Amino acid sequence: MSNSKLYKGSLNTIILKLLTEHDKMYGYEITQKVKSITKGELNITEGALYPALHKLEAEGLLDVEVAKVDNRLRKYYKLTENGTKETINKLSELADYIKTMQSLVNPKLV
Amino acid sequence: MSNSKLYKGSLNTIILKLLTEHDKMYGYEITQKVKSITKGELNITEGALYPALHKLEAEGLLDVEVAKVDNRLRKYYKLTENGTKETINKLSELADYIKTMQSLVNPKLV
DNA sequence: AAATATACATAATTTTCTTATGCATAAGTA
DNA sequence: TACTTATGCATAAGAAAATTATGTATATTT
Repeated sequence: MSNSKLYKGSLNTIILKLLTEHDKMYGYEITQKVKSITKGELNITEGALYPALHKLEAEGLLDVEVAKVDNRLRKYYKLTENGTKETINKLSELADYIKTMQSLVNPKLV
Repeated sequence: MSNSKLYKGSLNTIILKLLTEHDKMYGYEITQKVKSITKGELNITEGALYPALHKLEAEGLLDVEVAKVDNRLRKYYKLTENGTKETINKLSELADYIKTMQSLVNPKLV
């Protein structure tokens, strides 16, 4: 994912946020999108991504739809209603996290 | 620590940064300092803190000095030379992490 | 007297990730 | 043609970092 351990716990937020912008995405597409947006800084590994997608689906935050393109399998994921709500929470948590960390590491600016 | 999972992986950064500002601190003091700076948002649990301090010491990033105050034990930790260097790295990683996450969740602003 | 605060510690478990492996098809290259 | 890379999914073993629970002990407040 990255040499930095800070990304631990951020994967769900990333997945959910991408899905608010792209309506439906499949796993491999997510890895490529993240890689390009972050200019290679962040590479989501398959061993992290697929279990995360399965968990989000099991929690009712994502719906899945299987498709066959060029004779290859794709699993398209999209946000459920609850998924959309949870995304708002996650983004709010991220904003809070960043604010809190900045108050800790840059106390003079806060 | 917090209901948000995003703090996973941030504890070392927090400890090291606090020690650049306070010269020496003991464990309980760190938990109280974090609580007050973050206005209660972040509560470092002992089960996370003490093993983390031991690990940082084992890695040579912290030195420890035992004291007895009011008949109670205190273990004061301070940064070693390597600890100071590593703190700079950690803070740089945090800045990068925040930048990357903002590019993911707020692509229009980047 | 009892509860809370101060101060350390560790063990069992859970969560989340890395690393390794596996299967399969398509496309590009030597 | 053979080999590598890209596309696309999946899971298992292990590591890392936390939570939760528990333990010990002294000081202070109610």
